[in-house]
Amino acid sequence: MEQYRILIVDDHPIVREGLKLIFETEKSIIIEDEASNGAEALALVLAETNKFDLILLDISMPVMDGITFLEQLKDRGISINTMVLTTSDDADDIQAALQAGAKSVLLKDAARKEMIQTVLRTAKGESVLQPELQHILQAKRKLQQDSLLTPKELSVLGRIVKGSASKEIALDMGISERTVKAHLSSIYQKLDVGSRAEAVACAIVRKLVTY
Amino acid sequence: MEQYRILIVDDHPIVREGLKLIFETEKSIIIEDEASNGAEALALVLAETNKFDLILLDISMPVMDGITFLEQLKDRGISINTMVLTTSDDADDIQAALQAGAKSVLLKDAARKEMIQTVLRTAKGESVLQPELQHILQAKRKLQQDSLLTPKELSVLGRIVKGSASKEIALDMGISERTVKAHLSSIYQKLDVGSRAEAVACAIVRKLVTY
DNA sequence: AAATGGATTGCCCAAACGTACAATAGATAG
DNA sequence: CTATCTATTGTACGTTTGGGCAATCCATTT
Repeated sequence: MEQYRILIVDDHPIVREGLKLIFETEKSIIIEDEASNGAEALALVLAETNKFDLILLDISMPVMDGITFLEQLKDRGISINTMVLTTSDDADDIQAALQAGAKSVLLKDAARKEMIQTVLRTAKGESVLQPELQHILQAKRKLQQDSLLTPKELSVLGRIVKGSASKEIALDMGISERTVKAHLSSIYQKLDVGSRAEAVACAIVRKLVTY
Repeated sequence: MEQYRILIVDDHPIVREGLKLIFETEKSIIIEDEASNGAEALALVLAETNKFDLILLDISMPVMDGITFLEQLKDRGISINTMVLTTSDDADDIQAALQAGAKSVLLKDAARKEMIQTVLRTAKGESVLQPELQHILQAKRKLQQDSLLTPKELSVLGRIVKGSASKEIALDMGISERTVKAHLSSIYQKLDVGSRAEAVACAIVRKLVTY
């Protein structure tokens, strides 16, 4: 029987212990090593590139988070199957993980059996994504498309959130005040609002702007 | 040696397993039972009120979250030592937990030793709060005091966030438009902003309004 | 080449906004 | 009791906002 060597990366000792316990029964899974953040994990991987068949990692961690770790792997051209374990069903997190190169994403509250299944399939190179998470991603894409703002509109919106007046924004962006207002009207229509105040609330809640 | 019977409440199997493993070495701690959400836990507690010396629970859980569970206990006049385990160091969560009656609060990334210590001390009736968390709470109180808005001002601010005009707010609240503007001026001064748009951004980021 | 559609801009205007000056009434402090 | 402070409101004024109408320019389509 084939065996898969796994690296566990999570800052919570509880989670690491729990994962070990869960995989104890599965003889084809070997917890080869563990790390408490992305930096430690990167050091382990760099020390011996072919040591692991799968990296099981958390997203939020001190020092270096999971997304940054995945990006580092990509930047260095290291190709290892990676599976992200996350608590949140936040579409942004999931999308960021996949974008950064995660093969699979699994919610931490998944059942023992599903977790083992996903680990094995991902270790073999398969990409696994819970139907639940797929729906969340779809919903997000839909939401974003419905309210898709052009780069200029986003730029204007960002300045609105910071409290700039139309005239200031015009000067800032090198366009006329009337054009700023035109962009604003378009933004209002797309976000289904009728004033700067509402637009700001909408922008922050929908995370259309970085704050 | 005295022994403490503990109820573990967490929706993640991993965490439950991890906790079991951690407390395995400590013979004075007995994992008497476990539940995957507040509702299950409540049923267990109601079935036999004096079964547990300590309830170790997570905040975010499906069906019934930790805060609601604590409030239920309080409403029913049930007094059991409770210890909240949380991932987030969000001041709101911590405050809500303590407000709802949690004896102790501990971050999930605490070391094994600290976790055992905290469990034992809380089971004895002591209240434990990490210095780290105390600082977070202090910082929050300070922030809130610095920008303390009166009830009427908060009411106005809430309507501003929803996009209401001054005239509408005046009608809504049964005061004159001029008074609304006076409140607004005061809000601007306290939040150090100069327009509705900025005020909305500030209010949402500082969580001065429920959205 | 002609047409269609989007982006940009100007002019204009009513409404809303933010604020200064000031008056009134109620509460609190001395 | 008097004085001070706070909350409320009125009048007024300049600025900003949101949007209607229309001209211009540029790119894509036909």
